[in-house]
Amino acid sequence: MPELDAIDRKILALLQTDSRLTMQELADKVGLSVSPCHRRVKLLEERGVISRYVATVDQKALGLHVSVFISIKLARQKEEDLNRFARAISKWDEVLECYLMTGNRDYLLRVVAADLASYETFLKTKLTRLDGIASIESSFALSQVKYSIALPV
Amino acid sequence: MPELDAIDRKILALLQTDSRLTMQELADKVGLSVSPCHRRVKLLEERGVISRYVATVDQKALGLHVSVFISIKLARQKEEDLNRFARAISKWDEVLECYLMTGNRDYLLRVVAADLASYETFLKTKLTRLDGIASIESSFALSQVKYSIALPV
DNA sequence: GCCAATATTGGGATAGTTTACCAATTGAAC
DNA sequence: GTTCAATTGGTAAACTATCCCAATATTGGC
Repeated sequence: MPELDAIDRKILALLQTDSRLTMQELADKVGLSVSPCHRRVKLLEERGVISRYVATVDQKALGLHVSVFISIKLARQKEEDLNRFARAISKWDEVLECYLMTGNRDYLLRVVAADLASYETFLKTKLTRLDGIASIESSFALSQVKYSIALPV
Repeated sequence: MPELDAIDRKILALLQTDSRLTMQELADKVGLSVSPCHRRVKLLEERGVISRYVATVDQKALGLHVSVFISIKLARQKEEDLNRFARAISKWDEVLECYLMTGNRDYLLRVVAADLASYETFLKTKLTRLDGIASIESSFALSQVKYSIALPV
C-alpha cells in the first residue's frame, strides 16, 4: 500500500468538497495535467481510498426536522449480542450513524425523523422491539451547527 | 416550493447511493427517458434539495483511527456565546459534526484524529483554549457500526 | 556523481456523457 | 370534448473521460 503524497491529499480534499470538478479543473488545481491526475484518481478509487461518490441532500428540504442521539445499553455484551444488534440497526434507514462506545453506554446512534410523532413510531415499532436492550436514552438536537463529510487530509 | 413526487424521491435515493450513475442509467432505473430525468435532477439542484456532490473517503485509509464524541457545556448560553463557539469549531477540520443539544449538555461534537496523541493535541491547542467553556467530556468510539449519508426519502 | 531501470507525466485521439432545443404526448380544468 | 399548461422523449452539438504512446522525471546501484 503506497503512501499518499501531497498531490493525492490535495485531490482527496478537493473531491471531498466537490466531486463534480472536471479532470481539467482538478488537474489545474493540483498542478498536474489531465492524464496523471486522472490516473491518480483511478488509483485512489481502486485502492479504496475513495470509496464512493454521492449526492448530499438537504435534510430540511425532505422535512426531516428531528435529529436524535440515542444512547443504548445492552443486557449482555457477548459478541453474538453485539452482532445481532448491529444487523438490526443496519437495516433501518432512520439510523444514519451507529458507534460501539467505551464508557457507560454500549452504543451511540444518530437518528433522523420528520417529527416527534414519527420518531415515536420508530422507537415503538423498531428500536424497543429488539431483544436484549437494557436501556435507551434519547438526546434531541436543537440545530445542526456543523455537518461535514470531508475527513481531514 | 413544489412537492417531491415518487420519481423525485427515487432519484434522490439513487443519487445518495451513487452519484456517478449516468443520466441514461438513472433514467432507466426511475422509468423515464434521459431528458425529463435530467430536467428533474437540475431542478432538484436549483431548489437546493440536492446540495452538493462529494467523494467519500475511507477513514482508515487516511490513518484516522480515533473517533470521539465530545459533550460540552458553556459557562453562559447567550446567543453571542453560542455564535462565538459555532464560529470557532466551524474552522476546525477535525470536527466533522456539531449539534446544539437539549438536556444537560450544550453541544455534542464528533471529532476524528489519527491517534490519541493527536487527539490530545487537538484538545490542548484548540478546544480547551476557547473561552467560555464550563466542561468537556470525551466519549470514545470503539468502532463504527454504521455510517450513512443517505437520508431516508 | 553517473548511469540504467522504473515510475510518472503530458498530449492527442476516440468513445462516452451531458446538455439544450423542439416537437409530441399527457393530464387537468372547464 | 376541447383547450391550455406541464411534462415527456428524441436528436444533435458541446463537453468530458479515458486510453495509448512518447517524453520526462525519479530512484537505486555502483
